[in-house]
Amino acid sequence: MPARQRRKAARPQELLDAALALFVEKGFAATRTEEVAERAGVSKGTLYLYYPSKEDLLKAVIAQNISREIAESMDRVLRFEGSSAELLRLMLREWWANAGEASCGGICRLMMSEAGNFPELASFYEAEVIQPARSLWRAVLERGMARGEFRPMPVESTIAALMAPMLFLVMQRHTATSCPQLGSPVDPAEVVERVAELMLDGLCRPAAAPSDADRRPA
Amino acid sequence: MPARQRRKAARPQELLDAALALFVEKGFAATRTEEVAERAGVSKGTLYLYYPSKEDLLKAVIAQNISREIAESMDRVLRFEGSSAELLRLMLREWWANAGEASCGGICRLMMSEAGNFPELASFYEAEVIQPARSLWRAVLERGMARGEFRPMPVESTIAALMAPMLFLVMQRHTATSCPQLGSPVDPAEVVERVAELMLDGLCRPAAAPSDADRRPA
Amino acid sequence: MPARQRRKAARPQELLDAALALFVEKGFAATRTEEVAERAGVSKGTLYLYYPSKEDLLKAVIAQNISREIAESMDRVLRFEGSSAELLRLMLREWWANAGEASCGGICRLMMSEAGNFPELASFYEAEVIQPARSLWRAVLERGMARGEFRPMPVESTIAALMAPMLFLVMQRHTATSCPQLGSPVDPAEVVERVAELMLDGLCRPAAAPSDADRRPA
Amino acid sequence: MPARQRRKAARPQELLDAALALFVEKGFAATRTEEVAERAGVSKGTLYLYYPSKEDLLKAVIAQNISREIAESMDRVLRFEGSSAELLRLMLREWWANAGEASCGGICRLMMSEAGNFPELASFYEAEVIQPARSLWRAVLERGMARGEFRPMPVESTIAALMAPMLFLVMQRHTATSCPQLGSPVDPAEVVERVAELMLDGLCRPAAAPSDADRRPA
DNA sequence: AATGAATGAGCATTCATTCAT
DNA sequence: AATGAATGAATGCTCATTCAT
Repeated sequence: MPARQRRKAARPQELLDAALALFVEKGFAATRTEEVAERAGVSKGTLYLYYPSKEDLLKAVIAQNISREIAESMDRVLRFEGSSAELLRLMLREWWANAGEASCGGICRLMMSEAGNFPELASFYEAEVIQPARSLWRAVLERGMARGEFRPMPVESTIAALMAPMLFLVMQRHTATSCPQLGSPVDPAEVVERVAELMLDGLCRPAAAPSDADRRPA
Repeated sequence: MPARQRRKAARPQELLDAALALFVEKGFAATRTEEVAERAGVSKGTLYLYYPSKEDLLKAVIAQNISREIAESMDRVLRFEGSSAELLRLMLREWWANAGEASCGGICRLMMSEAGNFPELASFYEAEVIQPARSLWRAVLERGMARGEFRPMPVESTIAALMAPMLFLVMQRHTATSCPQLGSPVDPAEVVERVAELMLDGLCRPAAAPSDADRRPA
Repeated sequence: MPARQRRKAARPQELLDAALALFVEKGFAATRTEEVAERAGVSKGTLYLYYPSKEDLLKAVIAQNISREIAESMDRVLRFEGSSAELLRLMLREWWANAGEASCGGICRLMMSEAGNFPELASFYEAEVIQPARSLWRAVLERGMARGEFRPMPVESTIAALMAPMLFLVMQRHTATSCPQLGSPVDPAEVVERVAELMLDGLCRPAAAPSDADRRPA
Repeated sequence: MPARQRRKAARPQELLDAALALFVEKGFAATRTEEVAERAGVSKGTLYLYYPSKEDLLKAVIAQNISREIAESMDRVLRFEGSSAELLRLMLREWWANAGEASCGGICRLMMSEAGNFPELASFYEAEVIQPARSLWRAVLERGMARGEFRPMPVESTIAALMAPMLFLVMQRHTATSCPQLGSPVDPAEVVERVAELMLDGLCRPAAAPSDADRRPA
């Protein structure tokens, strides 16, 4: 494969990466297409060869990063074999490690900001990301209840209660990149642990005696 | 007082209200100053009679809707006399009722989106909103520990764990206005209750036996 | 006459003075009507009570300062009784002292800059200022020739040769007010003397011998 | 070289020409950037591809038309070999032919009008135009004195006395383009000759007979 | 007569998008 | 495929002018 071909094949991805970074850093409106092209090492015109408009570029950015990171990283979780408390703790950590560390936080923030202007995108996001994520959490909670590890609970509101802090942390992390003042004063990974700890207390059966064993495993 | 004067006195507020609504609905960049003026029932020029630039308008919007709502609505909480668990539950509800129902969610979203482009604004927000809010939560947690109601805990990360879901819900609520797809499938008020329930389990001392009393007040 | 009346009577002049100062200092386009009003101690609206537009204000400014200063100050000159050389030297000094020291330089600059945009004004200026001034110089030159003091000469081009440096100095002086860099490095009054000296040499008959009398009057 | 490239290479000059013509004709403030672009045969946006702002455009206009014309056209003069009187007469004619016929008059008028609003520009002009021009005249006067052709004289004020009429004529010429009323009633070239004639009488040693020695004692 | 709040046409500037090369 | 010069619609902001009080 000649170099030219290799370059060409890589172009769309390079453009998406550049766009993701800039959209997340400066917001959609404040990012100029020329900047995106420049960062991807091509000219302005080339960008339009691959994506017909700035809005379409945003759609592609979201579409790609959505399916890839979230769904895939969560998949592993389902093959888990330990206690449901452990599983849930793992999920929270995974979420942070994958969604948080990578671009997903920026995507969330983008969606939060731009969804109103791109309803079509919002629907896509809802179907491709929100729904799958909710299903995943639902599976975990139901597994916990089925195995008698979790108390009976209102599932949907619990899902929301679990996702909310994680989504916020993940957004905050990416805001902090371009605006340190708004970052968390404590390490977000610690906050994730704290959320897990607090939530699990409420989720788990009081357990005969001091079930703290699985609540705070060394 | 002549009608002219009455109009003039009301103008700044009318403009702020219009700006708040539009900034929150469409984002800062996507809102045209002319729209703001139109919505306030004045002409483009009049807007500039009161606020020297679009950015200053944003600052004024934030300054007004922030310090007021948060600080004041939280104030009530401090005079509370019941158990710390009840106090915390009250705070969560208050936050939702005040910050959530009103404009604050939109402001949060705005800050999340625009902070990177307006560092000065971000600092202002951090000092005027984030810090006070954190102090308030800190006071509650310390009250709970001092009275032996809450277990010892890492305070700062707990604050973050409590604020995160609330901030997300509040942002989500306002996103949902312009984009129903991204709204919560369950009533956010219920999610607040669920967060309270789950968190309190983790915060409170196991309590002799059935501490369920304050966990699920009829 | 009540105070109110007195104020009212003085208004037009106060406005003209303020306008002259600002037009001359900043140029016509760069001067805002509000500034003029403010400087005159009235409100913006009041200005329009007296002058229907900014352009009309400029016309009034020019019209007033034109007739007043130039014509009148030159008038004195005609009653002069000494030698024509002395008369011409006096005229140059008068011009500088009156036109130069006062506002006339600014008016010249204004006309030079704005004439193209206000042809009507230019005609007025030509008729009211340029023509009379030229007539005055013509009278002096002809007096000098008639009395045998000046050599025969092409009158019109001599007039232009005399007026040109004076007009430039007078404009320069007013430019220097707002822009010291463009001022003359030597005292303009000295330059006027030097112009007089040089020109008179060319104007006067070689005069057998003692023409020095009127060239350097004690 | 492809046509596109040829166009691009020519653009800056085309834009400067258009800007010069319009600024000179209508003044800086009264000229719209769109007009400049239109006159250069491009769109509004293209102008900003080459010059980042209207003010920068003005700077470029001045920078280009100034140093070039003045310095270069005057250069020829220095290689002159005849009498100093002839040299001075030549300079005056050159000035008129070059500075006068070309754009310089308009630039002078522009500077006179706008200098106050662009101090930085004024300094540039002073250093690049005024100073060099003065140096040139100084060189001529000193040559004349050194060769015994000119009488001893106060050099600086003489320079000013020589430049003043020339600058005025040159400005007037360009005013006349857009406003014939203010033009000179006699051909400016004739006025230049007359200025030369008058001034030279004052500059040159009386030569032949009449003992001027006592007329201007050192 | 005087005010100053309100207006809106006008203009500099930006930037997504196009297209000749 | 790739470029980057060119475009022009869009928008923030200004300021001469109006008019209700």
